[in-house]
Amino acid sequence: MDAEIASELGRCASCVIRREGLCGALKQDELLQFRRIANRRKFEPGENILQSDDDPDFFAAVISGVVKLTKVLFDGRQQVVDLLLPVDCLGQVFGRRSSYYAQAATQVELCCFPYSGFEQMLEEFPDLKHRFLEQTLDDLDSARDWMVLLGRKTAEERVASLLLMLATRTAITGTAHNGSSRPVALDLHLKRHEIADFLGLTYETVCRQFTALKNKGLIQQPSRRRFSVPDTEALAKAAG
Amino acid sequence: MDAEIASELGRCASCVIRREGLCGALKQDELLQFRRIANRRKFEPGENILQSDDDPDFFAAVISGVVKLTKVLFDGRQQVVDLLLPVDCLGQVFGRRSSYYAQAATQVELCCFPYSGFEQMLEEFPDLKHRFLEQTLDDLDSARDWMVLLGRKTAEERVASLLLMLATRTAITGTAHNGSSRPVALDLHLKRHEIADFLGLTYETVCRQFTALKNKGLIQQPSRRRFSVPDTEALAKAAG
DNA sequence: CGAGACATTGAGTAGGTTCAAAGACCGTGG
DNA sequence: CCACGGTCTTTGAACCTACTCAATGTCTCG
Repeated sequence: MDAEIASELGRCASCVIRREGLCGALKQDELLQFRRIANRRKFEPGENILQSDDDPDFFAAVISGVVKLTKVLFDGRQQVVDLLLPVDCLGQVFGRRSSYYAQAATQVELCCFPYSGFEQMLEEFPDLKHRFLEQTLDDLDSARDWMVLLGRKTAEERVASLLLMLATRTAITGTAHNGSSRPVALDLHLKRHEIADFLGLTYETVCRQFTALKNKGLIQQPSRRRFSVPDTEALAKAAG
Repeated sequence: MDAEIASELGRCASCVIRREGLCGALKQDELLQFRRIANRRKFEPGENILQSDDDPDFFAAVISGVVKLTKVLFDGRQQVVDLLLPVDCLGQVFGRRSSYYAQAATQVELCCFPYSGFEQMLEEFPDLKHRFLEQTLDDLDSARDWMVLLGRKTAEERVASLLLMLATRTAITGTAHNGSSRPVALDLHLKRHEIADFLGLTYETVCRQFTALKNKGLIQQPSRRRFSVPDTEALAKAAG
């Protein structure tokens, strides 16, 4: 019986969302129900996941890859309002209807839930709802941190902040986070232009700040999209 | 019996929070319980409500007045990350601990709940939790709208956006919101300096943009802190 | 290898900041 | 009631950071 459940759980058993995300809030039999309304979808870099005016027909969690959440002004000016990494969620709930665009920045795998089904599960499983609330509160906190960046930081501080944020969120290398700073390497999948839209700058300025940080020895850049941070603390200081 | 309850409900019966805020999610007997842990507090303009590093010992809802929620950089640069008007909430839940400062911008009356008691009520009354989730989602949406403003809008658009936001949120005059634009008057309680910290500008720039908008006829300014918007649509266009 | 997309660097410009001075408002006290 | 002081606001002039426009360089993929 247990084996049967385990096999039916299948890919859920080894999924990040189960380990660290929303699904972590579910008991095995709840997960089984939840799984029934879920289906995975893959997206190629640059592909649109949600358009502003779509009837947003699904809610989703990121399994792998990076999703840009952007807002657009009437004349085309863009602002990336969030970068979604694995475990993060995307989609509007409870009839909210602000206009976001979601776009795959890398190859992306999502676990998608039809809209109504997801809301129903939220009602049925209080722990799921609680987890969702916690994630939303975290999102709010980081949105506000970003407001400080956009409103008050210099170009160099912004770029440093982004690198720092990515370094702490996607620590690829053996980062034991022993308090002190240890070199961290990271792949930056975003184009300069996308970075600029996230930081409220132009891509030329982003470039210049990268070279500035390189010259100061705060980062190294083995290849165009690969960075390493020799001293996290120093970078944090440069980030404000 | 009903009369007894009603009298015990006292000021809750006529409170905004009950009508339009969190408490609207409660049944009468639940409200009675909730009320027991609540107490009202008043603050004078400029008074600190929460400091970053306080043990934040209460959660609160705004009954009247305006509260600034700000974040501060190491060297004193400030960013207002939210303006709390009546019905809005303030305070960290579930052990979150980002550093905000909350300051009364006007005379403020809050309904305060001790921290742990509030969390307990959230668990006990699912509708309350649901309402709280909805408010948090709304906060997230508006934080992201503000990110667009801070990252991509010009000084004039920012000022116009603020006025528009306040005009729609605190429609004082007989605004029947009949779709078309009707003149709206509003009291702007914030100092130029505070506005600047909300818009990511300096107060001098805010001043200049006010006069620019005045010259374009988009706003009138009978007194220093009183504004009126003759044509909301036009202002919206100027706000992007 | 060549074409296209992306990144880097340079030079000139502009929107917003900084520094500075003058003007308006408000409460207090003579 | 008016004068006074402090705070807040407005306006001006110089400056600077980041933007714009433009050219060159580099990666990638057919």
